[in-house]
Formats: sequence, structure tokens, C-alpha cells
Amino acid sequence: MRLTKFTDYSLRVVIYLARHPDSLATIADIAREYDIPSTHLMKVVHRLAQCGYILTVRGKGGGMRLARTPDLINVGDLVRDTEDNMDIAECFSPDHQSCPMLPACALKSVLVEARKSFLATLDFYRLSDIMGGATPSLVAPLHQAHGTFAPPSPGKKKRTS
Amino acid sequence: MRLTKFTDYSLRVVIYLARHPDSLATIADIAREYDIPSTHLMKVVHRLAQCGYILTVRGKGGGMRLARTPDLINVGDLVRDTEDNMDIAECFSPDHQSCPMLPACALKSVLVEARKSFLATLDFYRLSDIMGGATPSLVAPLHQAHGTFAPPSPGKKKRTS
DNA sequence: TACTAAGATATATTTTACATGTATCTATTG
DNA sequence: CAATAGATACATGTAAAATATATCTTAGTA
Repeated sequence: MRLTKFTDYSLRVVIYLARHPDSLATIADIAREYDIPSTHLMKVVHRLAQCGYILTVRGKGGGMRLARTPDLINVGDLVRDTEDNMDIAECFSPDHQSCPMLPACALKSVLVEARKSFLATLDFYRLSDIMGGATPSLVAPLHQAHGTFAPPSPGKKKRTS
Repeated sequence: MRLTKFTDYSLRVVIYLARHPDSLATIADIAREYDIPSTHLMKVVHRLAQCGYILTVRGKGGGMRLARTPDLINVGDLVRDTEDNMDIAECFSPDHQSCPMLPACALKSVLVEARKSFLATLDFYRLSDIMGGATPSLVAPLHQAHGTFAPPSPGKKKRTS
């Protein structure tokens, strides 16, 4: 079980941008920093722009920057937007109606719930929480939560504002 | 983000065995039932036997059966034992000490926590909860939990006994 | 004891999703 | 109009996973 590098790189791009808020960053800058292929980053950047996480500027002197401040960018949302195959198992596929155990089998709903838990945990964090150093998080939920993660009791889970 | 077919098939094998408790099942039986290659199932069965989930009997008239009753088989454990790459992102790799954002970056710990949530949800279910029909679960936590999954407040999460 | 049917094991091959590369286009600055 | 940036389309490479093949071992049974 792993996320694609596409998602990984997407997270790194926004982390980079969050840590370099004062200037436009180019694809080449970021590729150099992480030592990853700029060809792949192009696609990543394109997607991030399409989804509204970053603003890009073409032409000489161009580059990109975050479209919002890091505390308004939710990690779970970003993963949902960049990871394009969230079908945990074969029984998620539309042409899998022939499973001999349906409808009794509850495997799928359990997997759906597990995936939901995964994303709900990510929803609990914003870019400002994971970017480190430069701009400290307003609240610091991270190391408190370890190992004994408890959802923010009642109400809204997502923290984007 | 998806589990391997190896894990998928592993779950199906134990579900099949749970639903056919009265006789030994062969690899061919299970492969036929789900229309999946028996060659792959061999490896799956081998692993399940190694991990103690099933007992196998060689030779004519042989086959396999569950080593324990379905209420003693935990879904999370089984996934942990069959899914062999649980490294969500590149920064989980041991040779990834050169990340320019370390040690400030908290991405990894957030991903670790999300993975933990995923598995903790699976830990909440036993084979008897997902096998459907035949042998109803002793408790029925499934549809109550949907969408608003809450961990079993304080104390032990895993339900294997 | 030989035959058959089952899993055990090792190795080889195929598939496929993902990653990466190349080329060209468009936009912007100076 | 030259240089530099992203946008876009398409082509290729690659590594993990899935599948296949072959042989070995075990056990029942004729």
C-alpha cells in the first residue's frame, strides 16, 4: 500500500512553496532541490494549478506560488486531488458485480471505512502543520496525537480555516 | 492507493474458508469460485499457512481449512501480514536521509499516523464480521459505524477474542 | 508399490500502472 | 525577437506485481 510519487511530489511542491513564500519558484528550482525529474514535476504542477492549490506564471521570470496561505491548504484534500486511483481492492471496480459472495460480503464496506479513516487523519492536518521550521503552526497537534490519535470529538473534522 | 491482489486474494481465501467450514477446500476450489489464477493462489495459501491463519493438508484428499474460528481472525492483522510494502511514500525508504527538509518536515509522521488509522479501522473487524451470511457475527458493529467511525473509546482497539 | 491428487518451492515470464522522456506550443519579459 | 517560463501531447522505460511453468514432496488409495 503506497501513494504514487505523483502524490508524494505534489506534497513536496506545496511544502517547498510554503517554505519559500517570498518569490516565484520554478519547476527547475524544485526539481533541483529534491533531485527529482522536472518532466514529472511538470505534470504535478499542472495538476496543482488546475486544482487551485498554486498559481502559475508563464514566461520569463515566471514560476509558481501558493494560491492560498499554508493554513488554508488541507493535506487530505490535496491527497484526494492528486492520488487518482483510490480503489483499494478489486471489488471497488465497477465490473466486479459477479463476486459470488455478494451481497452478504462486507469486505468492501470495511475497506471503504478504513480508507475513510486514512483520509480523515490527513484531513486533520494543514500544510502549515507539516511544512516545518519557517512558519510555525498556529496550533501544534502533531506530536501530541501520536499513536493515540483521537478524532476531534464532535463536529467538523477538517481544519482548513 | 491500493492493496495488492495478493492481499485481496488472501482475504477472499479466508472468507471462503469461513463460509465452508465443514470440509477441506483445495486451491482449485477457491480459484474456480472467484475465477482467479490458481498459480497465484498457491503463494497466497502458502503465506497464510506460514502466518498461522490456515492449516494445510498435503496429498490426495488434502486441502486447507481455517486454523482458528472466524471470530479469532483479525482483518488488520491479516492485511499487515500479507501486504508487504507498507511504505506509503518515498521518505519511508531507509536511503532517504538526504531530504532537504529534514528534520523539520512533519510529512512522514502525518503519513504514519494516517496509515495507523487505516489499520486501526481494520483491526476493529474480525473475519466473522465480514464473511457475511452463513455464520452471523456475534456483535454487529458494521453498519452502525459507517461514515462516522469512532474508535472504541478508551482501551483496547483490537477485537480478536 | 505404484498411481494420483494435493500442497511446497523455485524460477521464469508477462502485464501494467506508474514514472520518465521528448518535442512542440504558448505566454511573458526585457 | 530572443530568452525563459509553463502547457500540452505523445512516446518510452521500468519496476513491482501478477501469472505461468516445472519440479519436488507428501499422503491417500487401489
